[in-house]
Amino acid sequence: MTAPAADAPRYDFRTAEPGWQAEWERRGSFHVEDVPADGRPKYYVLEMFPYPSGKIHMGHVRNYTLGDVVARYKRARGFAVLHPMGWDAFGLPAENAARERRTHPAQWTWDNIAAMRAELKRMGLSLDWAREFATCDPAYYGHQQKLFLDMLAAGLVERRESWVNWDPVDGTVLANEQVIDGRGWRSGALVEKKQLSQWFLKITRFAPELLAALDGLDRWPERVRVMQANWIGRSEGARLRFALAAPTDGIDSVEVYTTRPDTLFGMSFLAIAPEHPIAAAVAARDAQAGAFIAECRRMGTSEAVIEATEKKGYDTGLRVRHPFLPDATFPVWIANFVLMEYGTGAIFGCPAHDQRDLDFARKYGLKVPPVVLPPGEDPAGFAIGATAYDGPGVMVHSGFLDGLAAPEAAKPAAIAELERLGVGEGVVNWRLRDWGVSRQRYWGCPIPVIHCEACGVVAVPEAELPVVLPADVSFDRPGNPLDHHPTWKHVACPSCGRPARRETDTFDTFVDSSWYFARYCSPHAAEPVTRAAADHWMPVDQYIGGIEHAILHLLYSRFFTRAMQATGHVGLDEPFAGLFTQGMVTHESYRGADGRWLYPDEIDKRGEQTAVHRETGEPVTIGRVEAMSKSRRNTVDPGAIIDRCGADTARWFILSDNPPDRDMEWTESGVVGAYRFTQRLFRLAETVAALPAAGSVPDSFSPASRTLRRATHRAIAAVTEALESFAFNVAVARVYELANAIGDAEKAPDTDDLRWARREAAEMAARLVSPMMPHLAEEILARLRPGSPLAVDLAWPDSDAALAAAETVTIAVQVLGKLRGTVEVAPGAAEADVLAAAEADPNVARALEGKRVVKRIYVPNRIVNFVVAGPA
RNA sequence: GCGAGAGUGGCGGAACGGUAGACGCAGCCGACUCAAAAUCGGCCGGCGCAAGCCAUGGGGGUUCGAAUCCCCCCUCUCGCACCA
Repeated sequence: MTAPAADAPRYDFRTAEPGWQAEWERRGSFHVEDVPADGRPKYYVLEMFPYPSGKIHMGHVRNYTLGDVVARYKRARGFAVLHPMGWDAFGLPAENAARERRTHPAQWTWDNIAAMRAELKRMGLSLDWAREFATCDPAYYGHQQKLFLDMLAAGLVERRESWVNWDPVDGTVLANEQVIDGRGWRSGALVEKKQLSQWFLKITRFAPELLAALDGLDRWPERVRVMQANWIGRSEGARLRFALAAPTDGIDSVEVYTTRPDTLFGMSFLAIAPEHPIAAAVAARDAQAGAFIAECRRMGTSEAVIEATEKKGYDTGLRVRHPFLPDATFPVWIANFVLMEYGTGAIFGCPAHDQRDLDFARKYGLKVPPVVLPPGEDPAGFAIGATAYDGPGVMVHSGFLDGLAAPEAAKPAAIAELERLGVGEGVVNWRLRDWGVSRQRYWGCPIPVIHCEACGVVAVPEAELPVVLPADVSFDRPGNPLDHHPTWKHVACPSCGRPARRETDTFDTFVDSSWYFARYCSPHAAEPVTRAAADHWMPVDQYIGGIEHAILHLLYSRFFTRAMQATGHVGLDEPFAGLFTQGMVTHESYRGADGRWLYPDEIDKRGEQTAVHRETGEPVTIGRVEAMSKSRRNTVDPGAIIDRCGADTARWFILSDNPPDRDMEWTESGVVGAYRFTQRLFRLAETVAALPAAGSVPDSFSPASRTLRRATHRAIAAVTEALESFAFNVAVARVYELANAIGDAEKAPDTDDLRWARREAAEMAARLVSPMMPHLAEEILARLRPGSPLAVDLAWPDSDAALAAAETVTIAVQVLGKLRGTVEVAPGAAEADVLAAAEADPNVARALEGKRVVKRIYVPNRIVNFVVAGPA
């Protein structure tokens, strides 16, 4: 794009934007107290804080623009708005940079923060920068260590030997939630299974209320609540014990969890997870079993996904007795599709009514006895083919269950019988697992415990917090530098004083982001949160961020808030009253003649469909519109856009393009259009400002003036409504309409009353755009009303309903629901008059000719509909 | 497979059950200009000379009236998924 021409009088954003930013800062316009004394109601606006990668990207621009519109609008509506910003500053990229570039993670991180802060400030966001913090600062993470110790004391933390997901590339453990399709969510490496001693936060203790409280989050997107409910995964079933026909290695029974105890008579086999203790016992004397288990472990969780249908098993030779059929026994298999982490790590296989069990049974030639008869099926002829039947039906071949409806009547009956026999009981099971937070990394918050040979695990005394990361570390070898450090981990046991060892694991960085929103309430406090500040500001009234955090971050934060409530740090359980999830920013992708990806600024577009390389002139293939990513080089640098067009243009385009919860496409023409509008609005206002100043309110207004005032007051009402409902693209459209009306008024004869109306319109236009284009709004207002308060300090304007009301309304006239004409009438005109006018319309009259009107529908100020029948 | 959401001009999208396509982008015509940019004016769903007809993924239904409500189907997006 060419630089804007320099002649015509123009809005000079290059001067105006930094100027207003400095003025807001000088006035402390966006500062609020931890515990405010003024009586304004509070409103807490928060956007998900960024990872300091070094540069802001368009996703940030969209996120922070959306939040800023809300913050500025609420502020104008009289709220004291808390709108903070900080840095999610721990994490692996800093260590990767250290290894690759020989910089220190701290240096790299703080440099990135400085660069990104400068970029964010250029956006003109209404942030209280006095509240800024970074999670890698001991002043932050020391308090996190305190929260952990309090949770430890409250029994919300546990150290456990457990199977973990090991990411061999990152050299670290991943939470189950961080394994995506069997690969590490960050490195993409195939995840292996490994046993380690780990710290766990007991999120499962809150599973019931984390699920139940979702109902109360009525300002959250429905789909996020559904995703969380599925993740928590409550199921009702039974736990029961199968006795081994012949006890082995001191084990005499296998415990199974099932959601379908009603299908127990359809049992064909029992299957256990490869990690199950019985599997280990069998493997100890059966090399083949051991080989099969090893194969499963190598496959990890990933192979199962790659070969979704490939179910494999190994017959242990063991057999179990059926609880309801004392004479029958069933084989025990080790199966690769049974998960040790879910339920009890063992299932009973009912192939007729479970597809996975059926696939397994068919592969190994096991029996498939049906026990649930689908409605309308003949009991004699019913058999299972390639598809298991998991629908409702009537129990058959099931002893005491025969004739009962499955599952609703049969399930409780089966559970009652299990309980009567003392071999099982009804239970509620959860999919959610405890949150493993240990990471074998340097650049994270140290876990504040000490391991002593004599005393075991000892908490670091509070007086010694924070446990600070050592600065002198080397990244010459793989693994955790804290572990390699010559002195750091060697300490005296706080309990007995003998030599002991510091925990060298650090926290999952999701811990850092699970309470930062609370810290913002009192970011400089000597305790994690000042109760009075948190009581005042929490919960976050409007949280805004990407849908990619729908489960992990939001669920952890909900858990952490409950844990902080349990330990007395806050007085509430839900951190985010309102949640808005924005869509991604996308862009066309381009490939050169050699097939390599090209950045948008390396090409020149020639029309919609064609483009050439800017330097070589070679043809460029225009690819799909996709999420901006470095690998596809379809990114646009926000800094460059702000340099060229200004922050207001970038903000305006982002808001105008489409509804904010959908993916938006970043286009050059869209940016240019937005830039043009900043100039147009400025010019319209300048024209008004150049007119002689208007005096007091005129006694009467001409039709042209009334038309303009109507547009003004309708715009106020419409923009207000749109902003309230996150319909920012609609708010933008209403501003365009007002601008068009102001432009129309320039053509009308210049009268005193019209000048007054034009000033009113231009001033309101500036105030209506001020949440969206705050710099331009200030600039216009300062020119229209020198010496007036800043736009940022003005209350949101009210629409005068009388002025907004129409002088005439257009009523659509339908005959049998088809539009045949329109009539202009006064608002609230009498029904008889309107109907008469409608029938008088020539077009309508023609449509009614020769017909009998059987009904006349009249909706005041809206529509008339004549229902006619046959000839008169 | 389960769950959620979405299908409207060339594009992004508007639309309390009441004139479908607001507003913008792109495009076309014109004015201004030596010329261009910028700006301003006009046109802009399809068919039709017109009257009008057809149009909100497809098919039914409710209603005086349906993009909107109900049922069935198709497509797409997102999430979840050996979860027993």
